[in-house]
Amino acid sequence: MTKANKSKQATIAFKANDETLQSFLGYHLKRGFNVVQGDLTKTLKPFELRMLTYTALTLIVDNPGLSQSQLADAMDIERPNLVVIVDELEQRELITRDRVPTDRRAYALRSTLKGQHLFKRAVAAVTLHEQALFQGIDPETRTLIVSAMKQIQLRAAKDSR
Amino acid sequence: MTKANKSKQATIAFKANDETLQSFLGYHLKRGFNVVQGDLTKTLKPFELRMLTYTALTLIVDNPGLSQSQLADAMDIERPNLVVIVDELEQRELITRDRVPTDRRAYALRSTLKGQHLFKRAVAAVTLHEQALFQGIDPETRTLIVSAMKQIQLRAAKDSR
DNA sequence: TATTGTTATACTCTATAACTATA
DNA sequence: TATAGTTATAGAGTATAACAATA
Repeated sequence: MTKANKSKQATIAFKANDETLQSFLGYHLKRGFNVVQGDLTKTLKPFELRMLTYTALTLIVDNPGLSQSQLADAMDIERPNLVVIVDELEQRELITRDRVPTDRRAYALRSTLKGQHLFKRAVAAVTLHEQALFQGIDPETRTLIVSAMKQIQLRAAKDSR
Repeated sequence: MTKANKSKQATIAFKANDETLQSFLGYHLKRGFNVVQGDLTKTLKPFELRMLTYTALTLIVDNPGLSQSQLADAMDIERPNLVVIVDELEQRELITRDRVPTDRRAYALRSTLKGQHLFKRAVAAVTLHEQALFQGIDPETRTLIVSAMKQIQLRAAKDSR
């Protein structure tokens, strides 16, 4: 999103004296994610969705009946932060929130037809944009990246036991 | 950082009905980056550094004399947001801010000895932690990930022309 | 006129504590 | 007691507009 500075000669002065930075994985992941996130934001704007609402909708469409706790877990955010997201999707009538008969504390989240239709169009747009962004990166590398990201998560989960 | 929910049975209910999610690269990158960022935050805490201050320090140590504009550009953040970061590093006497004689609008940023020593210790810790996190992911894959992240950035820069 | 650094400000995302209603 | 969802709140990180000093 950071319109990669507008100054015409911003990329002048670096000596290739940056071994530390080059091997700093967090730095590269951050910059990469920034780009992906920025592209995603633009792509989702016509649908009035953000990354968070889009991700939530995706999970609800594909896993009808899941609870807010499960959704928060899948999205790696705290439950309090999910409330407004679910509120928004519900107000726009993209999803429904029904009490679970067997556990009246929990909500079963389900997408509406309207939600499914919007989702379908949004997915198409996102897929196209991600393809464009990752064009020139072969499918195997993409798979490698995804599985590396998953492995990192497993390791982190293990470490925090 | 999102202590991957504490509920003991959070990972119950998913049908493997999540093709859309599986192919959603932004989602995986976000989760992966979350883990890396969380680990980094913990690793840098003893040095009283955050990812942003650590990255700034890295760039200043390796590129003495660079300006705040150049630094903001390298860090992919807006100049106003860099000010407090540089303020913090200067107040802690990890860097100096000298007026550039040939262009008295700009500051030349340089690390102090104290900054270099702190940096050296921080880098060692970060390197160790990233190695642990990416353990099991072979070096070639790591290189692939980094170059993929760079390619994405080039594409984004091209698209915003 | 344009650029460097700055201030003020607002918005998004995130994290924690404390509450309610159900279990 | 413990869990699901909620409210309130605070803290990061980020983006924009407008300004002073300098080019």
